[in-house]
Amino acid sequence: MKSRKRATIYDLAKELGISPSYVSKALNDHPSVSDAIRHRVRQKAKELDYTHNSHAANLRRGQSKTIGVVVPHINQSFFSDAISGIEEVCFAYDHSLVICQSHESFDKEGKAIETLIHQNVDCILISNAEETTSPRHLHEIRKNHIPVIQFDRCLDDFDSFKVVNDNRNVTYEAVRTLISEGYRNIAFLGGPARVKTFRDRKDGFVAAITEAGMPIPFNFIIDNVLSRERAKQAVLTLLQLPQRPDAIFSVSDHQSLGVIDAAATLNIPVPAGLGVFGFADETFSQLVTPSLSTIDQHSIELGRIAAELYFQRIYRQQTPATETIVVPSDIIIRQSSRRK
Amino acid sequence: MKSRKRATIYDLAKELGISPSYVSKALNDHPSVSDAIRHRVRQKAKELDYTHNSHAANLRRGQSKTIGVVVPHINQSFFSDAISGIEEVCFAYDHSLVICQSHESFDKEGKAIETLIHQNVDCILISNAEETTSPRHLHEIRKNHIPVIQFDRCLDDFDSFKVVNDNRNVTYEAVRTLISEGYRNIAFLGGPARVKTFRDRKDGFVAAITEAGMPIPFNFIIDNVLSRERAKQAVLTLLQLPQRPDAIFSVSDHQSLGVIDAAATLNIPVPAGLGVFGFADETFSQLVTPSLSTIDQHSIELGRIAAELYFQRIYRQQTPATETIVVPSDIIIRQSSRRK
DNA sequence: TTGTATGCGTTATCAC
DNA sequence: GTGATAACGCATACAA
Repeated sequence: MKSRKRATIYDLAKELGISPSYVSKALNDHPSVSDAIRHRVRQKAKELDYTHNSHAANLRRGQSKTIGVVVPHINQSFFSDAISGIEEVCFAYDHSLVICQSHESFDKEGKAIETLIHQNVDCILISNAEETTSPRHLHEIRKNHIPVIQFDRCLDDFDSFKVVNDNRNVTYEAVRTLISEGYRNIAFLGGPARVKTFRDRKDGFVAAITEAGMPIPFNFIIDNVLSRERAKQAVLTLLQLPQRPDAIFSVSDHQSLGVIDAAATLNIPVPAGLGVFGFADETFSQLVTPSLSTIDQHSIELGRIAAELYFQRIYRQQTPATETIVVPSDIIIRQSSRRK
Repeated sequence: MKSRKRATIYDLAKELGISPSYVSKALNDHPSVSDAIRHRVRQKAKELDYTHNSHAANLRRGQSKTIGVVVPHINQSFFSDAISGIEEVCFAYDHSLVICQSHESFDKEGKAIETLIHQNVDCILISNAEETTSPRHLHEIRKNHIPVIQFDRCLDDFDSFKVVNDNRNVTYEAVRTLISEGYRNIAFLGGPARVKTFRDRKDGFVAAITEAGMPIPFNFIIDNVLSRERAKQAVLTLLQLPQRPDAIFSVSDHQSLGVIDAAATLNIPVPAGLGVFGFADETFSQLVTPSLSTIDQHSIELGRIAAELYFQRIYRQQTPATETIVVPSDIIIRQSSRRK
């Protein structure tokens, strides 16, 4: 690891016999620089292996051309897809992405945010941790004059741009398809009730049931069973009730797997004996037997939209607006909910 | 978005009536600072919402406490898992992660690397794009005195730390299990031959076949069919040969899905009529019917190891060593390859 | 079109 | 234990 230092604009200037500031302008395509000079400077830059030092420029400029992202887990398909979309847009605008995981912990989320603030990121895109109920960290961001964009998992009591699916409506529609298939005792498996995303899905469920003139099955509504295993346990109980549900809507495909597990354990055929509907359209959902009815959240697109929001609305227009963008989602009906 | 500027150590110094340099030392827990002062400084920092400016510090120090990662796609389970592992370790060492996708393109990979160099990242972890055959970009990194760690998809002709699975051996063992199940005409679906990872898997396949005293089925070895669809097409052809294969090893689970598709199309039962073996243990692999025999790459652990390599070997010891770390991988035998 | 001067916020060195 | 000073590399306002 040879330690000759990196060339700076000073080095270029000296070699070219012009001033450093002029070199800087040339490198930045400043209009007042002649083509000839610009060419010579670029030439020399190549020759000396000059590389721009972002830190110095950022310090000087007061902005970093860097966007921060905080998500619960990088390696969950919804989030990795969303990040992929965000990255795409940032790349197009020549910005970098710094990514942190909260691991669903409020404290880690706070540490991540702190890091991003120190880094002078120009904007923070965040999908809150399951544990997070307080907007304290988000206020911290704002106190540092950094714009915040929430996506998917948003906090009610913090105003900012929010990019979400139409969770309530799409759930409503999905449950209606269950009803139209003739299912009459539909149960609901939810997430932590403090996360609005999951509350909205529950609301959509309740609305569909109510509107169909059916009684709301309060004992069939189970919150906070996000994992496959917890869902399975909950459903095992439900299915052994004297009047058991004949269909189950759950807020994630992973839960739906648990539902299928439970049904298999009790020898209940899906979809004939039990309709199953999930959420997220994971890769595996079309592959399992029976294939899983679910909801496509368009997560890559959602990520793109969130990032574009920064570049189009905040960066360009300095709009500190508060607005909620709803990304459409599609119902995908497969075998698990079709018995007609 | 109120625009009062962020507090600096100067502001703290002024308010406290001490010098900025002393404040800096206090904040950095310099040994020669009295506890009393340190306490007062921290207090004041809270009071004024002081936040450390990493850019300034990085400029001054010449290092960024930031690690760069370049992968083909963030949203593929192997990579997102690996990144998750990397992030975990970086977080523990109080470093940030800047992540870029190459989208399998050599040019984008180059641009990503350029960005990371400009950011003064302290190390770059990279898994090369499918297109990449030249180590040109990697040399670019090294020219800037930034250490390189390759993982999974490594370039033969660039010496650096490399973290990989024992691709050859694990494939060898996997193919042996196919043989011991009585399969005798085994085909191989590979990736682009220029990527060593895939070449190694092919080598392992050939070794197992050879060692079993079977002739190498050259017409059964198909390179560069990484996607599900391309694998399906290739297998459709293979399966209609007069002497068709009775088992297929493929270098990814996605390909194995294509194999199952093809078998279904031709009404060939798996595993009775056709053994199938994949690679990567994707989430769906245990869920499909029949469940997929595959190889668990321990990708999160692989990411952790790669990152630790930086902190333990490069950061601490300034070792510019060249070494290949092999991360063990496990064979998982499920239904698709078991007919006894 | 070109150059000069200055400061971004921090930290390392050296002196007290 | 404490402080003055310079320097990191760049970009900008201003002067020429």
